[in-house]
Amino acid sequence: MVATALAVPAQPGTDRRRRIVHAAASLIMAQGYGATSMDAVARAAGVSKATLYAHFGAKAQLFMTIVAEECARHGNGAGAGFGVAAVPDALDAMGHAYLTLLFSDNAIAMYRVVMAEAHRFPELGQAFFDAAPRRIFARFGEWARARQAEGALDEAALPETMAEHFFALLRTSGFLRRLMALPPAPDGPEIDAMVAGAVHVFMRAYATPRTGG
Amino acid sequence: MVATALAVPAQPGTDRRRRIVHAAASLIMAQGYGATSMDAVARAAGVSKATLYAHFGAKAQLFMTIVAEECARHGNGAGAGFGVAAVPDALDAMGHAYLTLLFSDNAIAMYRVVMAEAHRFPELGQAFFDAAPRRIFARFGEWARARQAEGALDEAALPETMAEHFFALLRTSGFLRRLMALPPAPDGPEIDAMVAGAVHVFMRAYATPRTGG
DNA sequence: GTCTATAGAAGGATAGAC
DNA sequence: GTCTATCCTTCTATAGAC
Repeated sequence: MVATALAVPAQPGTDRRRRIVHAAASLIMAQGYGATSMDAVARAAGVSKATLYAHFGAKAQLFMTIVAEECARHGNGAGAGFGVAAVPDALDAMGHAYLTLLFSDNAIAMYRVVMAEAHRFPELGQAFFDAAPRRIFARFGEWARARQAEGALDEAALPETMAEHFFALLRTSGFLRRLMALPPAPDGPEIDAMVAGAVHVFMRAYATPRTGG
Repeated sequence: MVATALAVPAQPGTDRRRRIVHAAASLIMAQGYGATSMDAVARAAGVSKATLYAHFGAKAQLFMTIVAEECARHGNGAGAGFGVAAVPDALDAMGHAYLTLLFSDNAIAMYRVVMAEAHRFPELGQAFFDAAPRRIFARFGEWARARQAEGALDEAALPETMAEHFFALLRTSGFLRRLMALPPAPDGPEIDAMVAGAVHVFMRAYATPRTGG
């Protein structure tokens, strides 16, 4: 997934560090934190255990690093659909972007791991929530506020509430099923239907007669 | 929580078995499956480890027993609000029942544990999903179908879709925050607001002019 | 059925050489 | 910075006495 080759060799340790993080991320997202041994990480990264500890000091610190890096990647993927003009089209684009991200193997694995370890690493849940869902909700809230100013969305509603409801409508039981590892994972047509349903309900609840689309 | 005293003493081993299950459930829901040792379970239950293995054979089997018993308890708490006549009042009652259950410490702990271990115990996720969310959705679907027949809910919509949307609207980010152990846990007034918002959106999407309330 | 004691394996972390 | 080899702890599961 992540490129390990660089034009410039840089510090020899930098490449090793990346290999460690990548290997540890794969293992922890696949097996969970507790089930992943530092032995296994060292083996998968092709380094010795002592090197692991030279870089990260402890298993918990390596774990926190991984979550922080994944959070940064997910937070960046939150910006699709905001340029579309018509309200239903924009909702459709944002819904697809959100569900595609949310149902990805990486995102589901992150949710699972963070939920499982949140109370053993208290700052972890907050960091993940602020980096991923909260950022997406905030951007939607700004978008909704602008549409309210145009008269396209009900001005009596709070943008934050509309954001909550839109994304909640997308997290149907398909999200629960995915978190519980129940097959089948939602495919393209099913995601289309989920998005269409959410947009339909949202429009009925919050669109005005002047709404475009 | 669970009564341990019975009028009839029954077999002496039955009481020990209950003590074991109760102790193991508390520990596993508090710390997770991997972090709970059989030593700790034995200590908390006041029995020896050998007794544990005499009853359950292996840690995994004890775990499956606990999940099955919790599922049964949660499935039974799914029937509130169906007797109320007016549609918005019924939705309000069902919403409160659902969120009160969903935000309880036991339910959150169960979601967390099942999600964390679902891919190591494949039948676990299915059992939990069928016993808890699926049963609740099905009952709501029946209720919605009856209201459609009365002309109180849009007959163009599928009852299953309405169930998905109603409960999804209740699982706002408060549910995510709770799963990630982020304080504060939603209190009474906040739950009232969540339910009111969900009912409002649902009514706008699916109510007909003939809807009572 | 229940206990004490222990086997056997695995994991996190470190010492010391290079 | 990196490796090999190892210590110490903790875990699951069992053997054998009562």
